[in-house]
Amino acid sequence: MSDVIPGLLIYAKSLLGATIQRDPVQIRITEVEAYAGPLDPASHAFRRTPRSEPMYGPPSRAYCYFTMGLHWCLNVVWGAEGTAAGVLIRAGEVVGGYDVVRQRRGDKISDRDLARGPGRVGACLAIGAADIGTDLRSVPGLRLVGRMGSAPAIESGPRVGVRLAADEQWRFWIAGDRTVSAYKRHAKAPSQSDD
DNA sequence: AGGATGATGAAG
DNA sequence: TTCATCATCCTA
Repeated sequence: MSDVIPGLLIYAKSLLGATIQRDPVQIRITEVEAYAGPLDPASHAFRRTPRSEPMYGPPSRAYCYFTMGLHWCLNVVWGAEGTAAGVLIRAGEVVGGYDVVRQRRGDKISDRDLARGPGRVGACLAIGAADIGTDLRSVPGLRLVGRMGSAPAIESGPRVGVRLAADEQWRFWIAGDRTVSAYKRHAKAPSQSDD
């Protein structure tokens, strides 16, 4: 049962260098985080609720959620139906549709920061409630396109801003990429050597 | 029914 | 470091 975790982590890493796109915007994924559903207290799907229901559905669908009254974030559901695991797209590099992204984000934000952070990824792609449950393999609309070419060098570390399971090294990024977001530990996360 | 709280981002 | 801002979930 707990065999899901190795597979999930491999999948999460495989997403680095892939692109998530909605014509004409294309984002090359540079940073992801894995969430292991009922096995993972940090996952929205730790409990099955109406919000987390899409995570319990089939893989390769979008799980999108609204947070802090402002931001939409995008996950790719992974694993057989009922597994409820997924990968959060945390950051990327805008490689297509630059003008449309600029139109959405204004001119104050730097190129580097355009999709640096999960809320910004959502803003670039205009993610919203309508995208929840979308099949990311279908050609029209929001779409995930696998990486071409060789695998990038990958680094890993703890996930950003989670209070529970704060020490799991389930965040992955492309080594040295400048669009990777900064690490911030949740203020209330128990310290690593806390009893 | 009501309150606490975010898988955040931007400003100061 | 503070705060905007609100859907969701927990508690009662």
